[in-house]
Amino acid sequence: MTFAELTEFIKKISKSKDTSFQESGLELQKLIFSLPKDKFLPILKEIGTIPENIDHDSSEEKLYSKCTDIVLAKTFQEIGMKSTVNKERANSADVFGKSEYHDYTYVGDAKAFRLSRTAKNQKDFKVKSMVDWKGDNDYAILVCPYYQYPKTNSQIYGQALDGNVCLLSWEHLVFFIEHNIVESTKMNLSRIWNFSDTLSESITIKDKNKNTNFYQDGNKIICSTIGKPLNDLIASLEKHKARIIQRGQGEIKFWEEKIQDIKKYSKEQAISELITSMKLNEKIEAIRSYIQSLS
Amino acid sequence: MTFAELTEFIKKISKSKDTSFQESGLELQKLIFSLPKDKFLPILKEIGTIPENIDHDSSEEKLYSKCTDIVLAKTFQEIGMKSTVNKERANSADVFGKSEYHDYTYVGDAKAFRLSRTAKNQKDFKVKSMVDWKGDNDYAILVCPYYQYPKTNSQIYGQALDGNVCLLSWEHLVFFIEHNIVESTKMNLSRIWNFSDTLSESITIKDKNKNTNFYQDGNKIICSTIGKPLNDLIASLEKHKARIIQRGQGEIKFWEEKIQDIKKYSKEQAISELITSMKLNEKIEAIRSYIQSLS
DNA sequence: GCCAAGCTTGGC
DNA sequence: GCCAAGCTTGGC
Repeated sequence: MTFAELTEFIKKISKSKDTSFQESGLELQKLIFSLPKDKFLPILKEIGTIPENIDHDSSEEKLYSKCTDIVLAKTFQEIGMKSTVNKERANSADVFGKSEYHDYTYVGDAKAFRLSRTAKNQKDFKVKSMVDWKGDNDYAILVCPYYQYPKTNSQIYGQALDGNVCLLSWEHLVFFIEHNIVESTKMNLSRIWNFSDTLSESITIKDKNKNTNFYQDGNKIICSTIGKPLNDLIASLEKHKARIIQRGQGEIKFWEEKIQDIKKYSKEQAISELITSMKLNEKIEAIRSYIQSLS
Repeated sequence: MTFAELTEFIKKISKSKDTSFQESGLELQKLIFSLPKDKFLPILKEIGTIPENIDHDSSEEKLYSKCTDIVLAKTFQEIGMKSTVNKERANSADVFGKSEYHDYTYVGDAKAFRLSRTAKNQKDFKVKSMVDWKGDNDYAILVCPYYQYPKTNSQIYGQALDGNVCLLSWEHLVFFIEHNIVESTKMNLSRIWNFSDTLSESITIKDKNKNTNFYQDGNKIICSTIGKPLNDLIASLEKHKARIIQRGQGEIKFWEEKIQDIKKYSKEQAISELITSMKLNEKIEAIRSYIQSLS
C-alpha cells in the first residue's frame, strides 16, 4: 500500500456511512500495525505532509490526523517500545507507551501540516500543554515535520527546555527505522526523549531566553545514543528535501487544476460555491446561536 | 465619538497610504487617551466585540486590535494606574504599567472576538505565554469578552491558577469605571490582579485538575476589594447581555446583505471572488515558497 | 523569520 | 461544551 493509496483509503472510509469514526480508526490501526517494516517505511516518510486533496476542517482531515497518531505508535513499536493510540480528544496526548527494557513511560503527540501551511505559531505546537499532558509519565515526545520547525529562534525552544519536551521529527524516526534502531537492555532510548533536559543543563539562562533552535546539539545527543555518526543523520535529513520538493510539485498541480475547474463554473454554481466558501450562512448561524445562548 | 464612528475611523486610517501603521496607532492613542470618561465608557462597552465589517486577517483588523490595547491602557489609567501600550509584537504582552500608590507592576493583554467566532481554544488564550511575558512584573491581566470565556471547565482555568494570571473581562472594567473605582493609598487593586493566586490557596489539587471556571469566587474577591456588593456586579454583567444581543442582530444583517450582494454577482465576478476566497493562488505561492526555501 | 492578531469543523 | 485537529495575514 502506497501513501497515495493510504490517503485514498482514508477518504473512502471517512465518507462511508456504515463505518463510524472510531471503527474507521480501528480499521486503519489494524492495517498499519500489521504492515511489515519495508511496507511501513514509505508511509512514515510521507505522513508529516497532509495532502492538499484532504479537505481542511473535514472528517477526513480528522481521520488523517488519527492516522498520524497510529503511524507514530507503530514507529514506537518498531523501535522496541510498547505504544497505544489514545481514544480521548480534549486535554490529552495522542499516544501513550512504555519501554520494554527500561523503566520509563512516555506520551507522544503527532503533528502534520500541508505544504501550503502558512504560519506555524508557537501556540500551535502546544509545547506547554504537552508538559501538562505528560502527567506522571516520564517523557513527552512531539513529532512534527522536520522542515516545518522554526529555523532560528522560537518560544517553543525555550518552552521545550523548560518542560523537558522532546522536539522530534518524522525525519528522525525514518532514520531510526532505516538503521534498525531497537531499544534493548544495552540501548536506552530515553537519552533521546530526555535530550531537552540534558541540553538545558549546559545552556545558560541568557541563552535560553534567546529561544535558539537547539537541533544541532539535539542531533548530537541522538546520534551518540544510537551510536551513529552525526553526518549520517544530517545526510539523511538532507535527503528528505528532494522528496518534499517532489511532493510540492504534485500539490501545486492539484490547486492549478482546481483553478481551471472553477473557471468552468456556471454563474449559479460560482455564486453558490462562493457563499459556501465564505461560510456566510455559518457565520449567521454562529451569531444566532451565540446570542441565543445568552438569553 | 460613538463606537461605530471609531470603527469607521479605524477603517479609514488603516486604508490611508499617507499614514503608517505606527502613526495610525499613535493617532488612535491620542484620540482615545484624551476622551473624557463619559465619552470613553460607551467605547469600552463595545470594544470586546469585533465588528463583522472589519475584514478578517486584514490590516484594519490589526489596527482594531491595537485599539483594544489602547482602550485597555486607557482603562487602567482611569482606575488610577500608569499604563502604556507596547510597541513590540512577537513574544510580548500588549500593555505595561505600574501602580501609582502601591509598589507593583503589571502586564496586560487585550482580546476581542467577533460574535461569529466559533471555537475559543485554550491555546488561543495563551495563558501560559502570559506567565512568560509577565517576566519580572508582579501581575499578568488578561482581558477578554466575559461571555466568550469557557462556561464550565477549561484548561485555561487550571493554567491561570498555576501561573497566577488574572482572567478579567471588558465587562468587569466597565463596572469599575461606572462605579468610579480608582486606586488610592486606601484601595489596593492588586488584590484583584492577584486573585488567581488567592483562589489557588483554597483550591485542592483535585479540584484544580477539574479546571473549573472559578469566576464565582473571583467575582467575590473583586467585589470585596472594591467594596461593592456581589449582586451589583452580577446585575451589571447581566445587563451586558441585552447589548450584545442587539449588536448581534445588526451583525446578522451585515452578513445577510452580503449574501444578497453576492447573488447579484456576474459569472466572472463570482468566479474571480471564489478563487480569491479559496486563497488558491496564495496556496500555490505558499507551496512554491516553501519548496524554494528547501533548495 | 516569528508569531502577534485573528479563525473553523467535527470527535468525545 | 471543550478544544483536539487544522488554518492566514500582516507588523516588527
